[in-house]
Amino acid sequence: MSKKEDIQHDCEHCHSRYKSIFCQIAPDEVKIINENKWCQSLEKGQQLFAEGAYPHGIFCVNTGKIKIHQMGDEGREQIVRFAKEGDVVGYRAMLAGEKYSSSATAIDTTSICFIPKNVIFSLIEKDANFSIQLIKLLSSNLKHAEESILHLAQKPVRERMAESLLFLKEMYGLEPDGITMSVSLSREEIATLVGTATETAIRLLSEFKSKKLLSFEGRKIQIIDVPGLLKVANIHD
Amino acid sequence: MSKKEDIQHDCEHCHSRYKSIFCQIAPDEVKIINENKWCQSLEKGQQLFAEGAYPHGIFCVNTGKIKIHQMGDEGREQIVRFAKEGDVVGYRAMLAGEKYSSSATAIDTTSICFIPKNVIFSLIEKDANFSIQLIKLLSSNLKHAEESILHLAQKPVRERMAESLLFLKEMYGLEPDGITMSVSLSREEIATLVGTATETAIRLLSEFKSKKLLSFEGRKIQIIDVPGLLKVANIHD
DNA sequence: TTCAAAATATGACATTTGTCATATTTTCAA
DNA sequence: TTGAAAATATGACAAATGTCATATTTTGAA
Repeated sequence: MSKKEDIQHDCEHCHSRYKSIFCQIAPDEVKIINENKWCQSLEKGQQLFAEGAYPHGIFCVNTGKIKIHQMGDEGREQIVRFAKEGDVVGYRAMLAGEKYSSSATAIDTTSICFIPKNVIFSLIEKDANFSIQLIKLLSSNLKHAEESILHLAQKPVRERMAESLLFLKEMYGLEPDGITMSVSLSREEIATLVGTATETAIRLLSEFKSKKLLSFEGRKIQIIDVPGLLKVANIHD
Repeated sequence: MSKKEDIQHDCEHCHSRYKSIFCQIAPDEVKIINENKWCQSLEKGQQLFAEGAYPHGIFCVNTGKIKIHQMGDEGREQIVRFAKEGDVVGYRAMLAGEKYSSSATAIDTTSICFIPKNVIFSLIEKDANFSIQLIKLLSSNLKHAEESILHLAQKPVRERMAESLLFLKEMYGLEPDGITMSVSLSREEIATLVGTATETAIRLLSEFKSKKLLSFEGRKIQIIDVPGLLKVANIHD
């Protein structure tokens, strides 16, 4: 499964651990994780796990970008979540003892570590604080999901598009130039995030470009007018 | 806050406890909860907590029905979840240490028990199994929320209406006659669950009635043709 | 480099869904 | 009981969004 070039990192000094749900665990627990984990590199477009499969552990994102997506009736993908450095993916299904209800795919070169199920559950047994971290993570995901429900049900596509672009800017940040979004998605992916047809997404991006809210060259999008986008997104205070 | 007629139940023999996240906790923990809890009755339409307020504990539904809803931009409500006997409400915000992101309102005569925050957190500290129950609950909510995202983004209103009616049937069941839905919602509430305009909801209900998928007398809805509704909802296997 | 496939873009149009107006029915407090 | 307010219902229409066709551009493998 893993390739020769996959580097096995050391959890003890892992930079992304400090940003993660593992930030507060005891040194000997870190050691156990380190001895049982497995690191892997993913290229852009490579799938980490697929809807319907059984989880055997969780994945920690070391570097890179991951999308969590589900398949709809007409074979149309829906992006429901993103992950970046310090985030954990594949834990919902594992914790619930269910099959994956979503798939995870790298949207950029990504390095992840796999931690087996039993290690996680014994950590839950031993460290109440870790449980609380997990609970807070799930709570945060649930809050965002319910906000998405509200917006999909009530906001028009134009508002959702502006909001999604601002969200991607917050989530993955900007390149050193200070205006280009670090994340690069196809028009179709943007459409499945916003919850609209690809053509509608393309038209709205063109409209935003002509209104000087943003500019783009292919998939590289520059955010030019944040207040303007906030206004289009109907976000105030 | 509480009224004279509120009966203080006994957790030890509580019938709804066995259906809840508290089903597996130790007898002495049950005793602690029993000594610290507070029971309250809610009439239909009464609010349990409001978006923006600070949580001080969680609510266990003893009997009755609760809707969890959020306010949208145009002052339009969106129902994001329901609760019934054995369910717990108000825990997401409390566990995350945040303000409520949703409100909770009784949609039927409801009896709830309030358990203070410190009791819950000390239970998490002491009982890893309880943490796992909470984690599974949050996971389940998250799964349903992400499914709603998929459906709101991709399914047409007609399909969502049929699906929502079937969902309500599953959630709250039927009256002794075997066809009338136990839950009674206004057309506006049904619309905010489905994510559509009230008029559209009314039209779809009329359409379903004329197609003999259901019948209704005011807010009492009878489910007549489940396979037919499944077909309209585009649900197979 | 070259070419086919995929992605992006745009117009024309159809469909879905929402909005507004208004009628009818129901509910509930006086 | 009665009447006003709220809820339900329905028509007419407008607006938003999706679909299909097709052109153009970009991408990536041979």
